[in-house]
Amino acid sequence: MGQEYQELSYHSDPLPSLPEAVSVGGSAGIAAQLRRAIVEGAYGLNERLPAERELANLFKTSRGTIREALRRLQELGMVDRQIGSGTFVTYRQFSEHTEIADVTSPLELIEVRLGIEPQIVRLAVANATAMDIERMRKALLKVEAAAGDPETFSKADAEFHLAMAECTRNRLMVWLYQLVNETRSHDQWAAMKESILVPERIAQYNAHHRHLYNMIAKRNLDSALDTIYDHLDTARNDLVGAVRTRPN
Amino acid sequence: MGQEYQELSYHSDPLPSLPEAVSVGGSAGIAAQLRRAIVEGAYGLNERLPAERELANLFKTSRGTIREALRRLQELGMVDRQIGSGTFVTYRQFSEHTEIADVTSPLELIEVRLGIEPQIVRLAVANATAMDIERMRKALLKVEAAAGDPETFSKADAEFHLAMAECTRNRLMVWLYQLVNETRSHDQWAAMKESILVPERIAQYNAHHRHLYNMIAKRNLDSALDTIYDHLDTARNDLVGAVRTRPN
DNA sequence: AGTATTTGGTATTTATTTGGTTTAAACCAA
DNA sequence: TTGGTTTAAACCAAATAAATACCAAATACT
Repeated sequence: MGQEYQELSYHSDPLPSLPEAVSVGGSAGIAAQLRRAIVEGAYGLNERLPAERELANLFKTSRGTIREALRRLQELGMVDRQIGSGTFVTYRQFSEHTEIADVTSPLELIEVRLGIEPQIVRLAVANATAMDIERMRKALLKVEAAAGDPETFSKADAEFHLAMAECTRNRLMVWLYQLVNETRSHDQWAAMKESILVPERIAQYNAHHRHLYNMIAKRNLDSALDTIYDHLDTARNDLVGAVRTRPN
Repeated sequence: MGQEYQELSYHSDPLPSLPEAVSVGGSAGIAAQLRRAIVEGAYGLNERLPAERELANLFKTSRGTIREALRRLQELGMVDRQIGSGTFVTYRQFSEHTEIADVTSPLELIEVRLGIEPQIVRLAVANATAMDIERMRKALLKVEAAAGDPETFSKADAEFHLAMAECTRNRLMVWLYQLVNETRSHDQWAAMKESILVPERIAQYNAHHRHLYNMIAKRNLDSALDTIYDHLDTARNDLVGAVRTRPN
């Protein structure tokens, strides 16, 4: 039972090797073809493969053989299967590994935000129009309404900060902050969200948000700056706490 | 439907597999189509999508399926929905940095640098390694050697500031600063260089550079911060002077 | 100001799709 | 024989899709 896996996993990485040498019949051959189709990008990440019965027709074989082939792909960690839904690709192309978000640590992100966001506050206080303030208010209501769920709160929080960035009326600043936000929303942080975003912490963040909105609307630069520094310091301390293995 | 693939069965040696074209189907496929339409600009920011019942007719499917597809788009943060009003696009299209450079004014650029570079100085003082300092020293010598020609000085100046960014040991910061630098080197500023970068101004900038290098090497944060603010203030004032139509 | 329409939100029921499992029969190579 | 593989058929459980009705918020119209 183990022999066929060696054949698959050994020459696995980039090249299709030569499957014909092994008399490409049966489930092993079908598994090899499907694997090759996936690594070559015929089926992208999270895309659905044809249903088992469909594949059986396509390959002119029985469903049992298809199932055996898919079982091997599943053991290789290339696909995930869900009853009633289908078989989905979990294999990541190598090119998708090189994103900045993947090599950015939470502390690095906070360091960058500590540079950009206070400046955003300064420019927002100086340049925000009534329309900008109104957009910010809507974003504030949205993030406050999302206080119950860490996931939606996280998205709404990003939108609020982006609305604040738009108050600067500086397109380069908005563009840069969008890039920061993209890094921020990368799924690398998913696990951390759960442990950090407890209700009381969300409440504290939202108090910061509301005060930021009020101070920008009132053009109170000093108080707004105090708040954004407080906000980011809190976030930084939370991150350090979240990665700490032992309490102090 | 499977008939066409008969001769492509798995016996054939040369890449027989053509099981493609299943990605579309059900709510997942509809979500993918709508997502593509949005990112390709068919529906712009804040624009309204057709109503659910309309989409159900268009896609020849049930409203429930449409809702499921829209729910996925909402989870991706691409769309926002309001009762009685409709579904609206919240996805912001990224323009390439070449385009961003075209719509960025010199003052906007300085405003962004005023946020980022002081933070770079703080992190550089804290994190720079001996190797980083050495790279910075070489960049300093290069920019000082280029004092004679505004064009080469401008390039060497950008390299010096990038070397400083690399002292932060923060990859996200370096990446962002590279993007800022690209905006900076856009030929939009070519005309301005000639009028601003007179020899005495270059000398002043280089004095800033040398002092920045020394203070970072000596880990003197306060003096380094004073210098970078001085540096950027000088640049801002030069820009305002350059775009001023009448002398004061 | 009040009414009617449109729109997204919710719920329910039924049908279809899809992977998971079992059983039985046939075939092949060691 | 023995063990392994393939084919075939039937059924199960979970997820999705479809059809329908009704609600609530926002908007348009009178």
